[in-house]
Amino acid sequence: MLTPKQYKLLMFISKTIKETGCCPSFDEMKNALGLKSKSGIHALIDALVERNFLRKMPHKARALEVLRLPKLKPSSIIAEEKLKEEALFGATVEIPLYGKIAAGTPIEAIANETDKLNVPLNMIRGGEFYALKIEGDSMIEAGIMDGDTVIIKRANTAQNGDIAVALVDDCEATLKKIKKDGSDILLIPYNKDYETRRLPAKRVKIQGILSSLIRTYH
Amino acid sequence: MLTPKQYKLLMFISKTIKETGCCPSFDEMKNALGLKSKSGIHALIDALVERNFLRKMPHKARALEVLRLPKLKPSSIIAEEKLKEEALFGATVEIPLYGKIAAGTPIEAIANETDKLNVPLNMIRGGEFYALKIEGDSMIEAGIMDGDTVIIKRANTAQNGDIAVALVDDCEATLKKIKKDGSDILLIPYNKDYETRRLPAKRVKIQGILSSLIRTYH
DNA sequence: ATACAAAGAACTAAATTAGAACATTAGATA
DNA sequence: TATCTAATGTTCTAATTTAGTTCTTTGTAT
Repeated sequence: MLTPKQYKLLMFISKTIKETGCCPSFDEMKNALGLKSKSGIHALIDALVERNFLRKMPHKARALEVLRLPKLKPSSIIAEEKLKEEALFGATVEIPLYGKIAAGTPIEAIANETDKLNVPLNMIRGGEFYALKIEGDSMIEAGIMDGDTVIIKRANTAQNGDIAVALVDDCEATLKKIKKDGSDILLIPYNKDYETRRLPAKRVKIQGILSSLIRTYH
Repeated sequence: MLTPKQYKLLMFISKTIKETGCCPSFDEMKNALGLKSKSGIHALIDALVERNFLRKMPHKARALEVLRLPKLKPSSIIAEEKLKEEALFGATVEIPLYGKIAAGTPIEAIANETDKLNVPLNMIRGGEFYALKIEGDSMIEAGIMDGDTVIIKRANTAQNGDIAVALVDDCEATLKKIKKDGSDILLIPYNKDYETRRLPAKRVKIQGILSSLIRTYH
């Protein structure tokens, strides 16, 4: 079969012919492979001719013909197999654990992939998920305690009543019950000691919906 | 029939070509089989050529072609794959989900294996575990809500302050904070509306300690 | 001991890259 | 038709990297 360079060149030739109807010149191939001299292209083409992937007419310009291509497994199938393999693992799936929420920094800013959390696959079906550590007690009456790990489904919008991660003024992330009120959004804590905040919708970005919760004792 | 090594190598070559379009080099094959020297690869390839599974262009780089694949796997390969599969599943472990707790029946009595719960291995290390559904709100101030799933580590005794599954009079199972007081045991709810129960130790059997909690929204 | 798989080293060959010179072709021009 | 020219393909040399081959040694199991 082929060396990586040979493969790359063959694919470039095939693709160019398909797209433009015209065979690329040696210089174009040279540039496509990032080379500074076209003598190498000649060698590669000879190798491809020898292996019966190309036919050429000597001394004719742009006169290459692709005889065959290596039969690749369709990338969709490769992806599927990879998924299946993961599904085996996958009884659990790794999701990013972005750190603590309730004060300070927006989630994207913390998104430097601190930790990973393994969660059962069935907890995170149908969407993109991430995890956060809860800090503080503003949701304590919803059974969300300081130190709990919550699993958040990434989303840009929330329904009334959802508990969601809200980013205020692009700088403060918080987990609260969401309620829309006209052009305002209410961020409702689950703790009598805290007050509901009313903010213009434009100052609030939803970053995800509370999907599940994991707590570990001891 | 091929030897396990030959089979593995042939499959690796075939897979690589199908996925990348390029033939692997001796070094890559060496690594794929976990060998430290590529001289062995040479022998394996010769054997595969001799058996008409491969064709090669001598002294050419990455110039192998798969002619056919064996219909039968060596049995040692089959055994190996089975082991691997089991190990992968093992990332999660199934534990029994015994049903609801807070009222009524002792856990052993319900132990007719209703459901199974998949949990990540790391949540249940070092012991025997089972899961329960929480019914009622007697632990609500501990963040344990109606409908939550708790994972219990099987145990016969509890430390003061542990939240544990207690079986009273061999008939009523409940999840409460445990405190020993002389020959009595206190079952302390986390809800002001409920009262602490004081029972002689002999009427209470500990069935496990709260280990973690999982809650799913929506 | 014998056989064999694996490791390691030494050696050879091929692939890749670059640079420059040279050859061929197809069209344009005189 | 002959010539010129621009575009393109071909060769050669040479250095470097990568890859294949072969042989010797080592360890292990029969």
